[in-house]
Amino acid sequence: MTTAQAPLIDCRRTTLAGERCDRTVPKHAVSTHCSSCRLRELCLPVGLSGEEIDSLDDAIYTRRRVSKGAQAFGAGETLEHLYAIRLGSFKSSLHTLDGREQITGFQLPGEILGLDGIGSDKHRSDAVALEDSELCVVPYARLEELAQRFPRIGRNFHRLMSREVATNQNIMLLLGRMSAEERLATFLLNLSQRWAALGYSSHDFVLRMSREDIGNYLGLKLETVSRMFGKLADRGLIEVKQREVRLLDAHGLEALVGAAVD
Amino acid sequence: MTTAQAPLIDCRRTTLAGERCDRTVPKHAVSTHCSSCRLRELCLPVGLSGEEIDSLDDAIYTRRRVSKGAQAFGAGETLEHLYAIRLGSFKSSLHTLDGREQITGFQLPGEILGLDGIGSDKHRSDAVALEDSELCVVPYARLEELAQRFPRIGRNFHRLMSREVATNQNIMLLLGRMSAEERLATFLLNLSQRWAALGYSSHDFVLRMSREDIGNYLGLKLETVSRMFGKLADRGLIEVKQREVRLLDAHGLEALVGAAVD
DNA sequence: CGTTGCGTTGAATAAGGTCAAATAGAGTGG
DNA sequence: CCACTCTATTTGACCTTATTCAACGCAACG
Repeated sequence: MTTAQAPLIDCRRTTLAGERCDRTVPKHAVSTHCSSCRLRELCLPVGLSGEEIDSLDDAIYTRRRVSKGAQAFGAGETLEHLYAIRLGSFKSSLHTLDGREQITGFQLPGEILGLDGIGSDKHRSDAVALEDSELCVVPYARLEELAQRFPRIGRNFHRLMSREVATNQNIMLLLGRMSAEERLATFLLNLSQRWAALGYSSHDFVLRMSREDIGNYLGLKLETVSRMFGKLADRGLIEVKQREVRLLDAHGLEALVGAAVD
Repeated sequence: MTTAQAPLIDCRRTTLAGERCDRTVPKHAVSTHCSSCRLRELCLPVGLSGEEIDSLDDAIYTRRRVSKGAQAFGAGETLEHLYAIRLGSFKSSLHTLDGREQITGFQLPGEILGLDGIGSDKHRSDAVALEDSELCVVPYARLEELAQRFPRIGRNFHRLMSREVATNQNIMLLLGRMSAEERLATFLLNLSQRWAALGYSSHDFVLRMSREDIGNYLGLKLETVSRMFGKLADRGLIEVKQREVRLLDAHGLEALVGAAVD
């Protein structure tokens, strides 16, 4: 075939609701200060104001670029900082002694990397950028001090950690109890919700990760992932073109899943 | 056969190393105050002393008995307290809308129940006692205050939460990448280590949970669990009699697993 | 001594994995 | 613009593992 097909998602289009679907969060939208960052209400500073947020801004003075495929940190390194994603996306993964890998999560802007290493003062996972990305460097010792000084910062941090626990429990449920089809559907709905929370379209998005990464995360082989994409498409629930995904029938997907998505 | 076989584990025996294998933690060994509790260094008060531990003792003034099969709390309930296990053991599980269950963990003395609910101010899981048990009730608001006032209490709490994240990631790895046999071996090694940390034998212990619960936790059916017990026993790695387990070759089990156990 | 709950075992089946080959794009250099 | 390469993805045929269904054994208990 020589017909150049139109992309499933037009990245220049802006919908009625002002949704955007660029492959990266537009840089100009993310200020270099928490106080004016558009991710403020999704990130560490949720609900903070005045002195609190100024102190946080004061502590988080470094930004760091990580290019596609590079590590933000690797397992075994001493944990000095946590990282908030300003821009881009990451995968976090665990490695076994015998070389197997398990991706434990994909992180989007506003999410925090490194929480799992606090208990051992060392990072236990690798964090690899799925695209050129940018991080806010949060010196952990400073964060502890702030949590000490400002009750709300401490509270936020506890909620954040607890949600991380909850998210991981949901994945345990997915891995332990769901069929391949349900896993993929759950995964897509979860991504949809998270992009929507960031102000992007909930139906149309671009997968930042390969089929292999998806499979690894969902406890499946890439071939199975590919087949399940096909199956969901055949049922008219989604449309897929390479890494571009359109959810045609989110309710249908939810019905198929029969479980909580987040 | 009419021969009454001797139990695999003699619960009255005390080994050279002073190991004990009673079915329950002996009550007299657990004081009603953190300061003198023998679980102190495994529980919330790790490393605390003086004023810190006194404040904690002051906050944790209630104890609660939960009999076998009863809930410490259920999903959906408002989170007012966390619970430290003084005595006994629990299973925590998540339920889907369509009635499936996933056990997310088994908790032993010194471990904390309820951390996953902090992010939503509600319990997300059910915590059910596997045997008659006893809890220390930790009012969450008080704990927040203490974390505020005493840096080390805050730090301890963060480490605790982070370890919970880490543990769950390890289970994700187990569910996503391991065969049935590896899952069971990993499970047994993990229990072994945890009992050992509590001062009990690392080779001999009594499973507090049914085959079905084990299967649910490991993402397997109870029949598969049973078969895998048989397989490990055939290989001479373990000895099983009902719920009594003896690890005959821990190194063999570790070799089989090829992954971190905790 | 029968009932009941839990655990084991066997045979058939299904879901997903494995292996291999085909296809599609993206990127490169002519 | 085209040929070429490299990688990611899809698809098909076959195989392995764990599940399902069913029967049976065992121990505890009224």
